[in-house]
Amino acid sequence: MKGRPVATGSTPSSGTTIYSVAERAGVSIASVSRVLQGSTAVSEKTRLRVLAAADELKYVPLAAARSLAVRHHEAHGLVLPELSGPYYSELLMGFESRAAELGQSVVLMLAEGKSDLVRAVRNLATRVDGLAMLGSSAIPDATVTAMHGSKPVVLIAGDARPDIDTVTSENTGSAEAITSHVLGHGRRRVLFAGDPASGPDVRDRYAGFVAAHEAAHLSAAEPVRIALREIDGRALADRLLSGDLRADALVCANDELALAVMKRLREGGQVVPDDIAIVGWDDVMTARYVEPGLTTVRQPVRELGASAADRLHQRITGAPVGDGPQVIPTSLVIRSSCGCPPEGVSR
Amino acid sequence: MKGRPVATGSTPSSGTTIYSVAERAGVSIASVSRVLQGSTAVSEKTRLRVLAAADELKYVPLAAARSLAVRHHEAHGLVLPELSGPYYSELLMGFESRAAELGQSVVLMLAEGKSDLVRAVRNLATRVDGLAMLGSSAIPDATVTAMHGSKPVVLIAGDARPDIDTVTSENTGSAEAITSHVLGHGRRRVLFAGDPASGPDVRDRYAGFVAAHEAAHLSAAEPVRIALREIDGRALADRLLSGDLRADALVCANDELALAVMKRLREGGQVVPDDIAIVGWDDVMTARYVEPGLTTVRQPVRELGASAADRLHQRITGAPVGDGPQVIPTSLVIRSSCGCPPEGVSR
DNA sequence: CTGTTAGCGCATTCAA
DNA sequence: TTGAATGCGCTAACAG
Repeated sequence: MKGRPVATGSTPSSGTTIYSVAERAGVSIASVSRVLQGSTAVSEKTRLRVLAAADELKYVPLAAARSLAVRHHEAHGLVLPELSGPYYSELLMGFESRAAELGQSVVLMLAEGKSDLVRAVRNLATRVDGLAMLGSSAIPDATVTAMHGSKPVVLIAGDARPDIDTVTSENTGSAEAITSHVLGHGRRRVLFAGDPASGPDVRDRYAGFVAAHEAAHLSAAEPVRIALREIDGRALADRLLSGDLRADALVCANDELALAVMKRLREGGQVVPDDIAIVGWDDVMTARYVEPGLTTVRQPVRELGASAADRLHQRITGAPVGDGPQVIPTSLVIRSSCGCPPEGVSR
Repeated sequence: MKGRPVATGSTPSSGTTIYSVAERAGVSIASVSRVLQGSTAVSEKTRLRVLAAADELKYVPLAAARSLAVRHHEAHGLVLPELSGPYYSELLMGFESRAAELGQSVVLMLAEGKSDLVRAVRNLATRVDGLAMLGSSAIPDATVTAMHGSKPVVLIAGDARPDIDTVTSENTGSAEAITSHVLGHGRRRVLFAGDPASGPDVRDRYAGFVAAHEAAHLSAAEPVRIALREIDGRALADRLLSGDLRADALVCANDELALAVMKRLREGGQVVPDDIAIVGWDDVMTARYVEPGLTTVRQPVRELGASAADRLHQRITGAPVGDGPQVIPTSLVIRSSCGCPPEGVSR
């Protein structure tokens, strides 16, 4: 026989269980559960009594106990490489916001610094109903595959795989557009900065870069394979300055890189865009503060995050889910680093 | 009598319980639990059998079940206002990183958009062992107080309260230093932009602003009470431009504001720092890209987050904890927006 | 409409 | 050293 826990009237607000409120309301725990779940009909009288008791005791069901009983967690897992720059933050905000609307908690995990990612993710999986992961070299496919099958998984900005849900923002088309724009300014020695192997995003952007050249019957240069951080940008600028690399335009895989290159180049006496045009990707805050304003591609990152949460929830609940990979459109933000005349209102 | 769950050999990797591995290893669930917890001594033989079985089945204990049994969650809760700008992201990275080192998951909640924050936080509390919250107007004291007593709580960048653990970065002293620096350039009509009522951070910075004036036997102006976003900065610049407000120096409560003001002012024909000096707070990326470089205060935000996680864990585990509020030092970053000559190397 | 009861999966005491 | 049994707090049948 199950011993009913002692009703500890001493503990302030914690330690109050369903038994406490049941006792306080003079009903069974089943009734308490009922009114709180709103499942079965309950007499208005007991309903009120329970509500009052629960309120006075500030009762909130223990998540773990509830999870164990209902066999799900009401939580979404999110795995991101890290959080520097506005991209991941925006993504996270969109994700958290939508998850909250859906009544789901979000437990976050950053890949950075984890020696055994697969183990960590597997552990995370034991406390959530599904996982959203960002596709990148920091979160290899193996990790995704390892989880797939045991819990719903949605891949953000990753490779479209027939077996896995994917939400991503448009890359190739925008990359082709921005590259064509640069080409339209008459630039002919244009370089792509970024490593296509670092992740699907960069790879697809380079693909667009190539496509734009093909459309113009030009041959695209090999990518300058570097990481997307400030330090890499400075190094690249130095190569340009020293003549080791030659170009009249630079399509960077993200703004951080573009900004760093631009700054160093100007310090080195080059003038942008006259000597060399530079464009980026992301439309970070700095992009509109620098001189000249950075031409770039804006992604609705927040929406991306929200979509991921949505999709994940659909998979978890078994709701009917849309077809193939979901891709969110991006938009070109033309400022003057590409060679266009400065706008009066740069915003 | 308790019915042993059927061993579902069908389900790929999920659905494997302690019963599965027990059966596979030919031992009782107690033994399985023992070797996995490393609690009691177990014969090397069964130990190996269990480990093998667990490995083959990729068994990971269900968090909820474990939590219920051990009566804690192995998870830290973190409540932040939102995530825009580098500040919160850095904080979050520091927090997550340290929490992970301590073997704790982190469940994140953003205050932004939550209509009933107290309810949301209370709910969050049911799935974590303790909460770290950022002190700000978005997360009022009432919220903190509501949780205090039921679970360990640490306040980040909040008011030092004798009853609550607090970790914060130094504000008043740095504010006094940067203000004195500006005063040292001979500026006499210096304004403080930011609302001291918006949170302890801004309040303390304004206090430092006042202190610097007092030290120089000057009287400090009332704060210009505005929010810290770009749009507010533009509005402030317009007031300066129109002559509605008059100043030869501006101490802004954060960089976003300072940057926005500076940009607008320059568009309006003013020259910084000649006509007006401007300094900020945070040292965001843009601060070193603009012309002139923004003089500001750098905070070790990441460390702040890590400290919060540490402190929280100490409280949860009942470890001996250091004395009063923990404050982390900041540093002045002098560039040229304050009136100092531009450095050759602005980094 | 309401109370009783059987698990959810795991850690842990108690015997053996 | 091991297995059987109990209970963590809660939901969901199942009887009344």
